Amino acid sequence: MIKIFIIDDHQLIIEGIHTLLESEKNIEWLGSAKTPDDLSLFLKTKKPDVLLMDINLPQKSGLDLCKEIKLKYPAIHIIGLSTSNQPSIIRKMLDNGASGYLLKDATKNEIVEALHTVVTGKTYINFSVAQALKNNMPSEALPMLTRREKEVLELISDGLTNQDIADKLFLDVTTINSHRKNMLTKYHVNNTAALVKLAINNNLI
Amino acid sequence: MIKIFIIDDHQLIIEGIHTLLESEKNIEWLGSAKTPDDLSLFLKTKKPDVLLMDINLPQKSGLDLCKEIKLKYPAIHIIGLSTSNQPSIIRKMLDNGASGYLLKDATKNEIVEALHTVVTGKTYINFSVAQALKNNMPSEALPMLTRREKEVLELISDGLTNQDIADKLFLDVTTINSHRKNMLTKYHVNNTAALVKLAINNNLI
DNA sequence: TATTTTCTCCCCTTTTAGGGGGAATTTAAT
DNA sequence: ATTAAATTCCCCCTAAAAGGGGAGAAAATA
Repeated sequence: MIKIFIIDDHQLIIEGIHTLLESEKNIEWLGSAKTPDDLSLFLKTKKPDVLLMDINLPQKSGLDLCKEIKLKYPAIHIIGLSTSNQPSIIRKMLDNGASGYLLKDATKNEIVEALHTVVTGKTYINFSVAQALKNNMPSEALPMLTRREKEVLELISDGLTNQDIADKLFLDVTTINSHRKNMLTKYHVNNTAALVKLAINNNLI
Repeated sequence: MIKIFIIDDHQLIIEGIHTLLESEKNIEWLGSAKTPDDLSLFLKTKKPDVLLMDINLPQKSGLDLCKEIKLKYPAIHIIGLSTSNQPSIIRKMLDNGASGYLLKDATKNEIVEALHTVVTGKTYINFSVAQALKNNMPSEALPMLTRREKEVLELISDGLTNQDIADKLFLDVTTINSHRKNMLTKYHVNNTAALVKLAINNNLI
């Protein structure tokens, strides 16, 4: 009996997967959570074998959450769920301890297969994810924003100047300018307008 | 018996909703499509009462698809499905003939209720969608970009400077600057970063 | 522990954008 | 035909960003 739990902010996905797996033998539905807090609360009392985790949670990055959970409960196998197949994120997710990755275009059979695979300690990624990873080994992968860079970029995209941001974060204006310049360099764009567009279109902010 | 059909590129959503509604009386599952072409093919032979439509299809905008379907088959009631509640898109969807709108955080009960509502000719939007629409009435009053402004703004968001754009469009650099400043004024933002963000988030470019 | 990344702050100069006006000509709409 | 809107170009000036460096401290990672 594989005990599974799911965290996803979309009720429809939760109920969908629930009913989808209801008919499956050897799979026990422990429940679901819509927020990281609900998940933490649940894990205090019960431990699933597999945790299905949407990585696009509004409250917290799935990457961070995955790392946290694996740190506290290494025995839990985590499978990432996502609509978009961004190779850089998938890689980070696996680096952070995830045992598998499923796109939401996965079929019921793929999910069941994934569940059975990861409980044996193996890693499962479905075909389209594997494709995405192959087609994107080193090159096209966008670098990640650091925590501070993301914070700064969000304020930039809100229209704040370097000085405004410096005041807000209690930092020197030269520091903000450094972050801005670093971001321009690492994404190979030559001004903030292009940076904001790139960041939004790639869900970096 | 309400005959329903669904178009969504995510297999998981399709199967989820399918199993979710399987137990429901008075609802007949006609099938599903993952592309607009598949949908068109299906509609040649059978007509559902309600069409659940993911508006974030990779091949075609849900907005356009909705308009097309309603033009060809006015009797079909369309319910938009989406993860994000962007008021501007929801409004356009309803303008294009959709009878309802559901976020993917909807519960099973909300879906069933929506189905029963739209077949009577009424419009159904769930609570969180309604909230989003309410909190965003003034945003509908967002001024439109003129043809030239849109052209300029797209080049701005690609990282071009005023001079670059002037060269590209065979205009004086002061002209580009005028357009830029006009846009900043009409959208009440104080720099291009904020302008680009606003434009992308409201599908102006 | 050792090493790398991130974060912080500093110098400098040039380029670009932003803020304040104004005004003529084309294009669309009433 | 008369508005109204859009497009084009011009002046002034200041503030801000971009581009080129460098460097020490803190934090994360191996």
